Amino acid sequence: MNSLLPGHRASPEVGVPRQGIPCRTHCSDAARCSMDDVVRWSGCSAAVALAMPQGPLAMRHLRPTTTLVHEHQRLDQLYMVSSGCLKLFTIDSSGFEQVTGFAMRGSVIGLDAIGTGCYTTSAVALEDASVCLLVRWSTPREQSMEGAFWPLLQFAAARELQLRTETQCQMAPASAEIRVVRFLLHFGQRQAATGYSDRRLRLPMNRRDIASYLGLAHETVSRAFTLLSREGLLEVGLRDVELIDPVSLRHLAHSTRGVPRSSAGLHEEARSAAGAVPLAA
Amino acid sequence: MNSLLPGHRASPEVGVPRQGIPCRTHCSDAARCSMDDVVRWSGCSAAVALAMPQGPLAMRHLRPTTTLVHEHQRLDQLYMVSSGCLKLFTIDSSGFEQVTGFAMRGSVIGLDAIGTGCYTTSAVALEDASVCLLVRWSTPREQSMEGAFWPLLQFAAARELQLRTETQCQMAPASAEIRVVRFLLHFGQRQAATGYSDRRLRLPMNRRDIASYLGLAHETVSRAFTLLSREGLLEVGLRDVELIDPVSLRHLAHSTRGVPRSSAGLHEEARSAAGAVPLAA
DNA sequence: CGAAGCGTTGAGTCCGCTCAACTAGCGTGG
DNA sequence: CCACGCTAGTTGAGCGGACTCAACGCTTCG
Repeated sequence: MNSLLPGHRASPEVGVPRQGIPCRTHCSDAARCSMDDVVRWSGCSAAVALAMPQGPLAMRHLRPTTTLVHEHQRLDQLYMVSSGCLKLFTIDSSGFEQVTGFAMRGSVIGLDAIGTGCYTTSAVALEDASVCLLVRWSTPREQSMEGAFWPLLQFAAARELQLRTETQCQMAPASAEIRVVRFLLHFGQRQAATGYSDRRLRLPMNRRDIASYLGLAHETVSRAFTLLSREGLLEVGLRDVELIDPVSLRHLAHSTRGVPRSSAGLHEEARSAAGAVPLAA
Repeated sequence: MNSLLPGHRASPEVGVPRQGIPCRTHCSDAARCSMDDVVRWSGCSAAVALAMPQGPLAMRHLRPTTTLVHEHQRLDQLYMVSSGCLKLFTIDSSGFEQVTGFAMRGSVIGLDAIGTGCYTTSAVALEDASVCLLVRWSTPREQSMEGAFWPLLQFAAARELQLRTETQCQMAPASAEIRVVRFLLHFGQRQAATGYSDRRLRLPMNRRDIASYLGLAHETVSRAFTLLSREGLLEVGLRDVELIDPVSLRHLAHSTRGVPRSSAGLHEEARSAAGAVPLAA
């Protein structure tokens, strides 16, 4: 049951990575990255790349469990993830960790710190990862130089805000299985955006991280996995998940809260708008 | 029990506002706003105001239930709220409304649309409100003119991201009463930032909106209100809440999930950091 | 080998949702 | 004028799902 899925692209790397192994196969294509890469990964229009300073960016490679930035630390750099996956989290006043997201290729780390000047979330690598140094923020005199970065940063911030809204919408009112399904589908989309399969997922985080992110107990996440596996919708390994029946999964992810019995709680205008405009999957 | 709190600043306006009444007392100080106001409300440093175009900004007044922007609508304007409160929400695929936030003075509406070019949340006024038109986004040729706005927008986006992180942290793993308490404290802070009392809150949204925002049933929110009222921590009116015992409330908001029994789930480094740096209340 | 962490599974409890009924305020229209 | 409908808010009864606690297998690491 827990056997690794054969043919998975990342299968030779499955399992807890060792600190000693230098780099992983899928890191090789991100050993260096240019400004064009950054703009492309961000999803921004290529036009903004023209105004940006060219040349390769400084890179930083991260071993698993390496902390890139600390919560409450002074903002000095903005990073963009070029490979691997990082866990974003905060420590609440009672000492517990709350996972707030997972950063993958194209995610900018440090955007939330622009306001206060301090990072508000810690970022730690879940696997071998590499980030490129987008902007050095320490010296105010360079702020003029950064002018070309504004569109890119603003775009990244907008995308991040959109992601948060989506997260907020999908997590608040759903059962545990549905949250897990949505998480998997969404994570598959993001993984697909970096060139991997969107059906054979490699989960670099453990169950506890998923549970914290979804606001569930880790036992509940585990139970949801086995339940969905028994239903024939998933095939679950320790660090791999294959989406056996994506159609049913998507249907499950959309059908929540039972059926809307009446129009209570619906805005007529909003409802008509929702009916007219096809929702992005 | 449901009597209005005497002496509340907004008490003469309590109840469902009528469409016919022209403007409310607390709107008068925001009939017009300058770029200095905008920069100040945003919390940005005053230095950026110097580079901005001066002169009064175009304003738009909103009656209750007026929709400022529609989800999926083409981005054409960025607004900043100058008075009143707007509800931000999306309609999910099953037609239900999910409240994603409440915009008050200083909130920029439309930031999340910069990426895709379409608003991702609808914004509707919960009371008489006024917004100023920050940037017209429709014509790309003006993008150069908007250069001075970048720092302001980036700052606002960062603050919004921070707010979302906070929301995400505080909502995921807590009981209903604690969520309500946190919501009230946070809302009081934001209300205090606009010049009102942080102990006598006026809630422009109804219970259902709060419930949707917190991911609860509206009956549960109602029960939490009465419970906290019976405990002597709150005094609850229909649209008013007075925080009788802020100290206990804050204590309640912080003490969640019981006590951390062991160091399970704790990062030592992060824990020490959390211990060293005083958390923002 | 023992210790520690991850993942899974089971048993029991409790919190929050669902459904329902009731009150109060407001607007409409006979 | 009052009846009526609608919405918001509150309260109760019952149930189900998720958490808590516990135990166990497995792997990794010192």
